Amino acid sequence: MSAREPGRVTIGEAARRTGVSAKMIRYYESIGLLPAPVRAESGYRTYGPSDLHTLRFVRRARDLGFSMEAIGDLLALWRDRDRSSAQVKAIALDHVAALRRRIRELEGMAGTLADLAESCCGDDRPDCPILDDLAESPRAESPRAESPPTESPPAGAARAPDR
Amino acid sequence: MSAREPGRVTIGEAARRTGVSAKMIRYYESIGLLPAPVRAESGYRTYGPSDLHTLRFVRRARDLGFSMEAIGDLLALWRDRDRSSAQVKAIALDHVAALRRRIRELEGMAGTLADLAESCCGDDRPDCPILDDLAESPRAESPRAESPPTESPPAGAARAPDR
DNA sequence: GTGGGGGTTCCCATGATGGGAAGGTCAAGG
DNA sequence: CCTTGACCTTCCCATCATGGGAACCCCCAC
Repeated sequence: MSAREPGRVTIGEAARRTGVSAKMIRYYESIGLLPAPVRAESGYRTYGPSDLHTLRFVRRARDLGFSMEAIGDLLALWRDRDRSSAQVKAIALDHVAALRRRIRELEGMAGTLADLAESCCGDDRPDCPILDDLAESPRAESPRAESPPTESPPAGAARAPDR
Repeated sequence: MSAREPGRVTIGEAARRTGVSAKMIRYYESIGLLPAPVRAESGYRTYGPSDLHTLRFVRRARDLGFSMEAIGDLLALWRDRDRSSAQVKAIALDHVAALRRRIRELEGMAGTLADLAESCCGDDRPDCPILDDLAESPRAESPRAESPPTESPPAGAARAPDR
């Protein structure tokens, strides 16, 4: 524990106290999310109480799944005493919507797959509805007539905005 | 439409017919997920019906959220006529479990955030419970106050192997 | 003064995907 | 026959947030 200035700690100590790794603290600084901290004569970064507070803010926002970009916006609003809570709320609600969209996607996958797994007896025999489904070219939610896997007309590939 | 061999198509055509981009087809080949295809004299990759079938298999598996690693396993089982359906089912159920874990995480985030947003009036004034929560250092596990209708502690987002 | 722990910078890797440059190939049309 | 444009090839770079590790410097206690 160096940092002879009162109340200032090194990056490792800041990491320990905020739950943000030293690597990440440097990274956040490098992308401009956090301001460059005061350096000791040695060149060591030193963090004061308000820096630690900011780091905890970032940590909590990450835990809520915000992107770095959104966190940057939130930090700016946090620091801006003239902000309107409407701006903050908008960011939060956008994120809630994004989370719920993602949840619905994942639920679709889990549901389909759970159904398939349920219809698979899971024994020593090779017959497996799961593989059968994966091998069925015409990807569709509802069972559709299938044609032999030997080339059929284009049939337009449905672009799923996945991943 | 080159590929003078009967029924063999170029990578672009394969991409169009399977919904897997040419880039991704090459990438899958490079990581060993797919075998190197027959090359025309020109050096062009050429894909036959069974290759297209495999590509559709991969595409469908991706749509279900399987990792490349899992897809490799599924492909191997698909090709192995001595497989047991239990193996396939195990992979599928593992993935369902992972999806559901992730869904729960996201729901935790969305729930917390939706609550916060609800308690934020979202007007011109700067006071904002959302920012207050983010700035609150002692990250309480379940500040999901309001009234506890029927919900038990949703186990907030601790260190989530997220994103 | 020495050892160990911790700081510094820089590079690399992840997973799955896209973008783009530089150059070879193919088919069609003048 | 030659041009043109679409398409293929390989190779490199970027994403997003994170970790690993090397090479080197610094600080403190013994």
